[in-house]
Amino acid sequence: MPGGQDKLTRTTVRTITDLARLAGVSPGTVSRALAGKSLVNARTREKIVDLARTHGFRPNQMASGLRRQKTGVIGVAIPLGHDVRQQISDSFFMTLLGLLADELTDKGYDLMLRRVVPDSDPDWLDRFIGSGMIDGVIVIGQSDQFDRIEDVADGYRAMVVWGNHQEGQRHCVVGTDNRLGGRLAAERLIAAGARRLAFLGDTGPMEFAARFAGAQDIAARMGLPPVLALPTHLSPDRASEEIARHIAQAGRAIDGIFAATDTLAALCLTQLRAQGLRVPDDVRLIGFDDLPIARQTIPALTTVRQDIAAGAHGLVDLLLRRLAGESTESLVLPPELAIRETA
Amino acid sequence: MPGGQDKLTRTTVRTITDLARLAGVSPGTVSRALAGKSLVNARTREKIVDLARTHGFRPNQMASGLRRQKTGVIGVAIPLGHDVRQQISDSFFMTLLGLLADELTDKGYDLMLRRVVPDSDPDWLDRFIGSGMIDGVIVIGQSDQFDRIEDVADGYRAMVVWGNHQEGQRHCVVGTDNRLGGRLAAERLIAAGARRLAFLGDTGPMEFAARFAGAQDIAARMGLPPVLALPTHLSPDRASEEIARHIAQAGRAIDGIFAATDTLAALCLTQLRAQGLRVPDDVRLIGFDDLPIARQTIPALTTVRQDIAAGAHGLVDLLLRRLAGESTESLVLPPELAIRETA
DNA sequence: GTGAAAGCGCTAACAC
DNA sequence: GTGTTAGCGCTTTCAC
Repeated sequence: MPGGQDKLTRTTVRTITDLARLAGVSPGTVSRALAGKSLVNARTREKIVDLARTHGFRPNQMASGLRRQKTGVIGVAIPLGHDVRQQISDSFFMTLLGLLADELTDKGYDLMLRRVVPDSDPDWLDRFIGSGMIDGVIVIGQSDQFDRIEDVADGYRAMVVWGNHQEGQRHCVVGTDNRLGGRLAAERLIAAGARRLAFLGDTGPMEFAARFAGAQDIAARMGLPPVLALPTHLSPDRASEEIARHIAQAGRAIDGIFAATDTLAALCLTQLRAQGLRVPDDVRLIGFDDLPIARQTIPALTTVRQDIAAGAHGLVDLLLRRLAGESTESLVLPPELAIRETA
Repeated sequence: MPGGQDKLTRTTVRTITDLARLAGVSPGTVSRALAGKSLVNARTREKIVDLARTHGFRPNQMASGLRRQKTGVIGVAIPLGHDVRQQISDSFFMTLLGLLADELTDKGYDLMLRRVVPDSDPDWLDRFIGSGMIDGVIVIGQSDQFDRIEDVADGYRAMVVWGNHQEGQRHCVVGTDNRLGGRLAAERLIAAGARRLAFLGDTGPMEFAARFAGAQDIAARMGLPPVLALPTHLSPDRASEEIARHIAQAGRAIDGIFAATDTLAALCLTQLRAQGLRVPDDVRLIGFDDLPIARQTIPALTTVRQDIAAGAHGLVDLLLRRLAGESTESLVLPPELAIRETA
């Protein structure tokens, strides 16, 4: 191979201008050729594309983004309000995140993940949006940030939130009908023979509050005593202790437990067993989410299924529509009972 | 409030230049003031910072990144080689991802997540690196991409990989000593009375292959028959079927099962039970990872613990050092036996 | 301590 | 079809 050519081949080509020089055309043409957009002579294009490949050149997305005023990146924020630690490792959110990554990749977007602690950074949402790094944002879980999200929603359209839907809210939300889910759960517990119901989990977060409220609806309608709230944290270690205490105290006074999540339900199952209560004979138990673990407990967990895949799809679909200028309604997904062995 | 001032207050300030105009200084000064770096008159700085706050201004990170040739973003790639689906929802990787997000946030970096399917995009790593969007990359899991990662490692230093360490490899890796973990597992099974061992899971991925090899080491050393490989997929549904079949076929010919992950072990436990085999009396069982589920099965799962938090910390620490120009050794973490009830 | 000016790498008018 | 030019919003010399 002649020296000159060899040297050319070895030239590092970092910019579109380098490539243009090699191809003997102008940077503009290279840009057009690589973008595959406007008309470029087929031969020229081929030559440029070839050259780009052999040199492993890819256009700098930062520069392109700056110029075009769009980044090709969607931000995904997970606010950790109620229960700072552990929430991000919560299986449900993690599964949703995985599916979101899939959906966004499919649509040609990258995903920028940001875990935020609103208490120590009240400005989290504006900062994320204002960073200039993202074309839109998906917020996973309203946590205790409902109002802050509402505030932002008026001035920023490229946002969709996973969470609970509230009459008249201004931000676009995708989520399960938690209240209905709560009703289904309570109905199932009652159908399985329970009369004195309890709700296991923190009722602070809106989603959980709605699940709790749904259960109360049914208890009231059936003339049963109000559902007892048994608050816990979300982190497995603390929750286990708290559940043990709850069962020790309230144990025989209740015969049906609606756990806010499957994770909590699984923990609860272990504790019930440890304290000699049989499930479902002494106590009926129902979870929420229908995570893989629900099939793996013994006895297998009856639960209220959320369609996570549909949720992820909906979040991305709505966001892209909003980016395209459409205005969109919120999407409320129906929960579904998955009846197994615990209720 | 006088009209003029009102108008000023309402002016949208999107750029540093807008802000400069308001403050009556030059863009350069605003930049300096906001960056908090070089010397700016305290009064001027205060005024600028105030103005920025009241107008909710934040500098555009794309522009800043372009100019400074660094983005403040670390890419996290999850290659899905062996078993395309489900791997991203694999609890272990997800937990690691959550912890990585924490660590990176702490260090002031953002995290860009990319799920890649090497089979359909052989160029995934170069593309990610060459995108200009990230300052460095963390690869979670070598999958079947060991060689490709090796190829890249020579020319790109800002990369750290979670995975298995191989003598003489060129890329910087953080991971558990899987072979040692395999040895611990086999030793434990044998100590619990097993003599005919099996390894449950795909032995294709390097991590798993090393675990398997570790178990073989011990079987050989103890003069036992070779460890039987019972391949499965990672997705719970397929795995369950496959496990059921394995047990039906090999069931009584083996008395100790080393599962490649806790998830598989939990599934296995269910199937063993379904087929009337008692654990640990008929069959001893040991998992790998020590995920939360290991404590929740009945009986609770004996397993080999990986220190995920240390892993996440190590990955970020090493990557930042490499970014700073240091050259770093790989980090091999010791696994630890968590003895519970299944072996 | 601050302003002016150049330019990061790319794209999109606008010429020709 | 292709080249030229003018920025996208920011940082950073270099003057003063």
